[in-house]
Amino acid sequence: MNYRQAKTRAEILKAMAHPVRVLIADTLTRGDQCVRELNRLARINQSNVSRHLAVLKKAGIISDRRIGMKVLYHLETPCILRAFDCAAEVVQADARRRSQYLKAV
Amino acid sequence: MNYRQAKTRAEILKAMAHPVRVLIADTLTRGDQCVRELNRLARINQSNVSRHLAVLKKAGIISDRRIGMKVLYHLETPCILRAFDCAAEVVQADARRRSQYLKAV
DNA sequence: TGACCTTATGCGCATATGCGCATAAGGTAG
DNA sequence: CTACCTTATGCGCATATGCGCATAAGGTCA
Repeated sequence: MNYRQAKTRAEILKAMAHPVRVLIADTLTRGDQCVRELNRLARINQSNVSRHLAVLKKAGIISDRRIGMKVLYHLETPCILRAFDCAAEVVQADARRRSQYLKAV
Repeated sequence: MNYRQAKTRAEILKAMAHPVRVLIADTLTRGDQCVRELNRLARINQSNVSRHLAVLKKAGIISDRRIGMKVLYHLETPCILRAFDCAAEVVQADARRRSQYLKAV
């Protein structure tokens, strides 16, 4: 893998590497949502939600469309969930190692 | 998913969200390596490589062991690769959409 | 038209990240 | 011991990120 490819991949990962954006992506797996609803669900400042959505959109992870005065956001690449699962796996594997270490000591 | 979980997952993703760390992880899939070798392969400042390795280690993605005066780094959770594949998928899906859009116009 | 709802963004600020340099720390070999 | 190799880290600096506030921009409805 060359630096160029690594950079591209890192940018996608970076776009997801924020708790609010993880929450948003997870919510969108259960259906499209508008900003207001996401902001209500996550109890996060509206401008903040809007900005995080912009980051995900720029990365090509989500798309948007206008319906009346609302803007609906849609998850384009659910494979994101696999990345989440991997993250969970890392955490678990780490916990397992730690407990083994404790047993050994 | 609650904020706590989202934060944990985001931290793992963040640990991988850097071109140098992507390169390092990719290299480690082909076998353990010491810092010097990684620094040579990627042509990146030694102190910088060392710091990136520390980030990956802290996240539980890699582990290290000392052999003589070298420190060998080992990839603990290859599922990371799936996350990389996902990143590549996002890029491709995005490119596909763009070309469809161009056709439509 | 005006009142109202939803979403995006400019601004300023605080904090986090990434980097190279120099150097400390850990280890080997003669 | 000294000379040397490898790795980690303190420091200072530049840039990036994240946030809330206020407000602009886009749209609905009476």
